[in-house]
Amino acid sequence: MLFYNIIIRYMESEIVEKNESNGKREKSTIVDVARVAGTSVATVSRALSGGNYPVSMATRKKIQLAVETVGYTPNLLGKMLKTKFNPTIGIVIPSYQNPFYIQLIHGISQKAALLGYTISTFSSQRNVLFERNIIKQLLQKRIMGLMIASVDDSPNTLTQYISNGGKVCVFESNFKDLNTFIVAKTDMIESGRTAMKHLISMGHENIAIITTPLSKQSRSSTIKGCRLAMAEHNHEFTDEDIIIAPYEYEFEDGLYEFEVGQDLVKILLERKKKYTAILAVNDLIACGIINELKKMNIRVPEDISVIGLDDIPLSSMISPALTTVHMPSYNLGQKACQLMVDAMVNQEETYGVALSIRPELVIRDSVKRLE
Amino acid sequence: MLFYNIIIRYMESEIVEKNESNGKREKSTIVDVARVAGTSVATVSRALSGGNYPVSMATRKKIQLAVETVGYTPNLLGKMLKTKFNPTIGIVIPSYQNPFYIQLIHGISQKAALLGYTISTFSSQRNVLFERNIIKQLLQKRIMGLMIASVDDSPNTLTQYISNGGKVCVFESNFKDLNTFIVAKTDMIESGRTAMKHLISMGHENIAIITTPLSKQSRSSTIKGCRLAMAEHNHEFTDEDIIIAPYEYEFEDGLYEFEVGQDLVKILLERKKKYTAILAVNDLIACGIINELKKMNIRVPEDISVIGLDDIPLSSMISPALTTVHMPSYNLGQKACQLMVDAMVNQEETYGVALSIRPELVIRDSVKRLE
DNA sequence: ATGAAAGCGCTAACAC
DNA sequence: GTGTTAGCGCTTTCAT
Repeated sequence: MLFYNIIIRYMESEIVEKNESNGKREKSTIVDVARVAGTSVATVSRALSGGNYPVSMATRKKIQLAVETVGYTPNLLGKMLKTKFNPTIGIVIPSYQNPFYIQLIHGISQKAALLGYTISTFSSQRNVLFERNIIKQLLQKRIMGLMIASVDDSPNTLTQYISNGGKVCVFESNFKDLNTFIVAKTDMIESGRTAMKHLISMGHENIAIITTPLSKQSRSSTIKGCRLAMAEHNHEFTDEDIIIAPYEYEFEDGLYEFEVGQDLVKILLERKKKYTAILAVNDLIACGIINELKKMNIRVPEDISVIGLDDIPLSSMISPALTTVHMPSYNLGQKACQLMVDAMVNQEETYGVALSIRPELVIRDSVKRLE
Repeated sequence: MLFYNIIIRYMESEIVEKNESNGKREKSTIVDVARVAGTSVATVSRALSGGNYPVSMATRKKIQLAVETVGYTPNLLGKMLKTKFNPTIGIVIPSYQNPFYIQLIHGISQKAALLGYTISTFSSQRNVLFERNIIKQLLQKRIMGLMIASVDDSPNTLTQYISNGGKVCVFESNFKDLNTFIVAKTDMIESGRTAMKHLISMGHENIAIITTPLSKQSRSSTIKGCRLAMAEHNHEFTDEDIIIAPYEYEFEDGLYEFEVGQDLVKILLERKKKYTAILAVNDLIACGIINELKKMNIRVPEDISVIGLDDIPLSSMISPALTTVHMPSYNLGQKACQLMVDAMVNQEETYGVALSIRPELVIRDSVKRLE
């Protein structure tokens, strides 16, 4: 009898005409469901998405059936407009080429899925204007959670985002971090120090650093860490020992840093001072260095040792496999995402939450112990 | 006098209370702008987002000023709900680890930006359930354009998406492509053939193929192309010459295929038949092969030649630099995006639009000419 | 446990 | 050129 009723209702409903009439099929709405189920829209809403508002089992069943017969897909746009809540997190990274960010996204996405949030990722392609535009778009879509590795020199866009009610988590930035951000960074000072200490512990004293420009905060932190390690061991270390690339640029193919390594190691070898080890501020540079040394028939690590920073997949693929410092980006992403969601639900202001992840040394084959 | 008027209006408006009152700042809406500008909401809408509907210059100015004083940010949710149009394209790829997809995204995003569309990318992590869930989410957000490299064995989710009014462009799939999709693929048969022909033209006859399982359509197409080339030159080629990995798996770090190369080349060398060249179905496998050969002190290309397929950045970083076949994924992304947007604006059904991009041989140092 | 109705912010007839 | 108004699909008081 109940079943009969439903059949009747189904036949009565306009669903057929609705889906086949004027070419442009209309998607069915909560109203259609209500009509077919023979309830009010309010009840449908409560049954379908209301938290634990009481709806009788009988009506729940009817509604479920109605949903299927009319082929209902909820329209999140309506819901968001009404509730003023958008459970999605925008992620902005400078480039998809960098494995560090990829791992980061991976960590975030795992956690977000667990918490019922959706992520939406964008690449600024290291373009400040693009970055600002992406953030504007997020704001317009009322995506109020933003996790970003910023290439902007000014925090203005972000503070504006926050003053519009958004929450932001910063992974990387060139500006001074404000205490309205969640700051989640790997400890670059510590990672530079770790790498340097390893070289020292392997008996090296004459160490050169090869780096891209120090304009980025993370770069200078790394160098600071290196200096620290040298000082701790009373080894001499001057600006002379740092070779800095003259320019910064992002190739589409992500080869820029590799080439920096290739170019700068040549310059290094022409110096009068003889080094036994090279520290590269990231793995891609280190790989470029090793590649170039090979071409020159200089053996790694027999003739010279090389250590990197990052631990990208490539590092274990080359030979000799690169000794480096692992950045736990996956972990960082997970933890940061949790903080983000917390901030989004308890709408209170976030004051200088900081998350710092310690790097780990991974020993492979590119550093030799000196006698 | 005009200026004075505006000041007055500004002071009269509730904007101040609105932004400072009950903690939760209310975002200003088109209504606020209209009030401050002293016009109707319709006019504001027309001035701000209406195409070329006539609005006098004077009111335009007033509105612009009002926008700034109230700090108005349009709410796209409202707009989309009303217009039933969401100018964003969802992109779903199996993994962020694969440079091919990254380039593809890059191409899409460039074109999309040009056309005023936003892209939103997701990784299915080669998980069918994730993939389906992402598509469901897109539907709920009324994102009616989807560009996907699918890992699903069934096209059901996609056809359902289409029957809900969505447009889909398929880059890769294991199912038979329906003529309701835009199909944009690189010509895998041609690429396999190109690689093989190069080896043949360099004097090789005894060629082995190393590959991951052939379950994926693209893989078997590649092999088909290889066979074709051998047949064209009347060279013998049997299933014996193909070494297939026993399993398929995606590591988080994207190292799976590299390891396949390492493992399978060992098996290859134990065979009685002696090969002068190896064709790897992708570059990552080829890099693994070269890496392993080096460990065994077998020289590439002097002792054995290796050719890959894809042209990923890594290929030019290793030594010897890998000879391979370039997949114009950036290009493919651009063209496909254009087709996608076309499909989204002219809402007519898309019937079997197909886009096939021809690969190009890239000669580097891993193939030797045989005397 | 259910329903009626008032909007969320926006656009698009339809009037003038 | 401008204004009025009726929704888009949904949630959520406030009744009952």
